[in-house]
Amino acid sequence: MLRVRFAPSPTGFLHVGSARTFIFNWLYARRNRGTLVLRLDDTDVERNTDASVNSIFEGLRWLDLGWDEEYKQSERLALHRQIADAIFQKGLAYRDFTPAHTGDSEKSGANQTWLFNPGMRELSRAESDRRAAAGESFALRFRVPRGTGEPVRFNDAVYGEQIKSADDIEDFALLRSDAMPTYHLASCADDIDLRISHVIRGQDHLSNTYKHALIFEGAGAKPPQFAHLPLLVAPDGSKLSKRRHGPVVSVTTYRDAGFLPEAFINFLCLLGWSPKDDREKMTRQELTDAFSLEGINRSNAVVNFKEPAATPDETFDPKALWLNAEHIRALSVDELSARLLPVVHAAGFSIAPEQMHAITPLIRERIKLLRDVLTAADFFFVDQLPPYDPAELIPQKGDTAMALKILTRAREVLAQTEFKHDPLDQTLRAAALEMGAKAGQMFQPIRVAVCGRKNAPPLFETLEVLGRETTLARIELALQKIQ
RNA sequence: GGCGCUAUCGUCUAGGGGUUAGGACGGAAGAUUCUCAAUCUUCAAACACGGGUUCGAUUCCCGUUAGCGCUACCA
Repeated sequence: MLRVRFAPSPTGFLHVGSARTFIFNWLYARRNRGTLVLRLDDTDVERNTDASVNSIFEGLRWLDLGWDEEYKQSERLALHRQIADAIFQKGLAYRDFTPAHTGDSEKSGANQTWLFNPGMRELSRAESDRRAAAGESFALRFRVPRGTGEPVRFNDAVYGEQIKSADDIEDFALLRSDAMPTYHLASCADDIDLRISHVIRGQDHLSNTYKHALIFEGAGAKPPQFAHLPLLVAPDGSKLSKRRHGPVVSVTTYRDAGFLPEAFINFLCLLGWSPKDDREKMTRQELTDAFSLEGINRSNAVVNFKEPAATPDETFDPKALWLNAEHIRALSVDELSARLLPVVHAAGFSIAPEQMHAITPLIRERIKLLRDVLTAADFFFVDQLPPYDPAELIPQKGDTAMALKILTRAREVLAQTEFKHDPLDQTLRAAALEMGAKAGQMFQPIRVAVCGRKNAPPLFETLEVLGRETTLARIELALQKIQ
């Protein structure tokens, strides 16, 4: 039975790199009818926060992918200690009574690799037991084979066969002096206990995996299949971090900007993985069907946002924006309308579902993010148009007099025309012809009068949705402005 | 410093001993159109560098350089 896990540590919001790891695990589980375990790796009591736990769940819920089982590492400490003890009893670990380092002072100027603590490593078992019994606190360290030139190895589904001399691996800690397990121990102990068959995680753990191989072996367990994912990095190549890059790395930023979860998932999948057949826009189902560990590449992928962003859109990778637009266009009017409505309501406009439904086809091709509805369809939502420059009412190659004439005539004909696309089309074109104006010259003043700007959806559809009353009132106001 | 991983257009990537090195985003130009979008067409844009191996390397090997990761009683 295939079992994978996503194991975030709740020390910050859910960031895009973690989201991608989750998605890949989900895809792999679904593709192979396996089980996805969500495990909160919360053994770092100092740094864990409830806010972070909430943020992670919030992000995962938005992704709308789900999982099958859920655990908290902090509730499984007995298991971790039991496995640590088993390793210790086999003589594969030793007690280190050296007081814990405070801060990272030991790193300053240190160009010598710390590998182990000879005094403690050689301590006799009797002496070690005596000091422990006397209540002296200690960390438990793995006794990595020394001087034997023995290699530690594991196979990675992405990076291939990995081999390292044990002489280059330090005696890492299993238990801290407060008896709390370290990440390495807790993670492996839980992977063993939860019968995880495949560990799919970020490449920052690739070199840690040698330690994990040692723990699995020490615990007498068969190691899972590992698959490390290339890292997601900022345009300058640095690791994505909250401190340096701010909200651009948080999943909720994408949600709040109006990304569709399916588009966001699609985007993340294309970072470090390829279906190898030139497909870009893919549905959740298509991704599931196409996903395989073989398609994962080995080099880091840049999330191409601008830093700093000159426009709000520059916060996002252009490809993410394009994919979102693609997914938006793939939605039916019903679906898109339903997703747009809460965005409009959240902005404080009260608009009926039927109205939204009528507006949706007019903007579907003009928005990249759901929030763009607020700028693309603003004139549908307000009673009073915000102020605009009356000069905008003047058509191409025309003057004020022409604008005046056109709007006056439009007011006349629109008072009688049926407010449907075809009649509006015929009437306004006829009016243009009769005045010796080009169609475009006729339409622009009306468009500006009604929308408050030159760039807007097609005119007849817009008028149809707006209705006669509003249209005439706005033309009236435009006439006042221009005089 | 030590150990490790990586290196194809600006970005995401396909490819692989002989190719006009393909696609996508973004950019530029044009077509279409009532504006803006959308759509369509075209263009510019890459195998990090140096040695091998080979008839032939962007592809295989080694080195250099660069980037990244690990080197915590963080995860």
